Amino acid sequence: MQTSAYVDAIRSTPIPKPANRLRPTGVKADSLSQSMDLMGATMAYPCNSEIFGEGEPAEYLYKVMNGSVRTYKILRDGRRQVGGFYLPGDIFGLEFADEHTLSAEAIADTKVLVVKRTALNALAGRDASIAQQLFALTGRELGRVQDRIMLLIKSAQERVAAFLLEMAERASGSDIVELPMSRQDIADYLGLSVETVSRTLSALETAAAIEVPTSRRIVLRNRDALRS
Amino acid sequence: MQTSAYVDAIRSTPIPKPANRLRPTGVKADSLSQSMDLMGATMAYPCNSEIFGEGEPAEYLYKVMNGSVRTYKILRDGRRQVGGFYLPGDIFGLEFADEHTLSAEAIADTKVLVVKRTALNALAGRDASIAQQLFALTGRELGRVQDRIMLLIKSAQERVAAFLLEMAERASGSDIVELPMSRQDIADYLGLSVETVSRTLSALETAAAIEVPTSRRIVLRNRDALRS
DNA sequence: CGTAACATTGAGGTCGGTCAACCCGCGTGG
DNA sequence: CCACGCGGGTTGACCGACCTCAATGTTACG
Repeated sequence: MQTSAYVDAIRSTPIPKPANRLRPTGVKADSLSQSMDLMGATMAYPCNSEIFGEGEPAEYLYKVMNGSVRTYKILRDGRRQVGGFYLPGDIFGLEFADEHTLSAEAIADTKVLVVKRTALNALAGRDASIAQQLFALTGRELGRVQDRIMLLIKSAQERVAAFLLEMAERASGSDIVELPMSRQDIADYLGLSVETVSRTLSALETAAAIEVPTSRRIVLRNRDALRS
Repeated sequence: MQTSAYVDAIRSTPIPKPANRLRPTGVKADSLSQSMDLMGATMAYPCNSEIFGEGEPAEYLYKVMNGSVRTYKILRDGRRQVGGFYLPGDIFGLEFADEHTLSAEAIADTKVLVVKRTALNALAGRDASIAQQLFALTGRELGRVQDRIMLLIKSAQERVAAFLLEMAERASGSDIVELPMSRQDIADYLGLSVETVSRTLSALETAAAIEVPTSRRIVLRNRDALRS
């Protein structure tokens, strides 16, 4: 029953690899996302406003309608680690504790769909495919986080290149990437300094792997070069 | 119902393995582990033998009876990233895809309990608390991985210190830590070189934070110093 | 014992962080 | 209209943490 949905979800979780969370998952095309559309209330957040804070009770699940969101955590030493970026269509706020372990802020003016976890829970009790998708979501999150670990042991060039490829995949799949976040955000995501991110982009540009017409727009010129 | 077990399980997930004494879960204490004991076949692996390989179908769930296990992945550039260490009582091999994304090897001569995922699935369909615990397991795994990300952006000293504290927690809680793994394993786990790990341990020793009577045995002398 | 694997220690190089200057686009107000 | 300030981005100079390479110690095991 719902319980076996657990293992089913694990089994049928499509593709452990990064970045296809925008695509239909194979199972009843994204009934979770659709259900959220029906159940949710949409809220607007201006740029740089907080959506939820670390330590607050995690009562809701969120889906980005437009704009972008970053999650982050401030470390004891004052440094900031950003946990991830969420683009339109992405779901965030899924927690394994009753409190949020990260804070979330709008990167730009953003509209977000908000669904009560209790409501979603109730729905999942009736519809196994919802439970499945919650699991799939978790599985993908786990995969993304594991990929990040692989990234963090690599060089600055590799991190930045991988980041660009990831964003290109997620945003459009095309070669033109519109970055919603600042250099500082990227740096805190990749565990680098702003200066290093900037320098690395410049280096990739002179190596003819990318073009940077404006600071927030990147054109991928040579994906193979980026992959290595 | 079972689905709300999802959230319940997540909520009541205690962080590390010393679960039972830390908190009453309200759930049948560790029924998952117990059920595995009943269902599983035990297998012996000599030191350095492979338990499963990256890319192999993930048919089983494993529980360490004695000895220790490391999971790891070989990167394209030849470097090795170890995903985690598993001590007696720990469960590993839980995957969100059909294939293992990591390889697993015995670090020492090791006995492992092996349970077919299909069997576990069937059981979970009948017993909600099993499903709950599978969820909890996933949640803990996610938490551990996220903690690792925070670690990887810190300095070598911080990584090594945090590693020692983690191992002390998991192994016994006492101040004497028996490390089952080599320096190379630790280095690949923390994203450092062997030499840096070694040097850092020496530095911590001269700083009177630890003692290193033999290379595989560490005595924590000053936990507060390690935490900073 | 003797060998090999593991561990430590030393010397030197490199990548990326820090600090600082500068540029650019934008909004505000004189 | 320009002056100014401000935030974000880029670039340069310098420095330190960590890696690499190499030598030396130490432990495990035949």
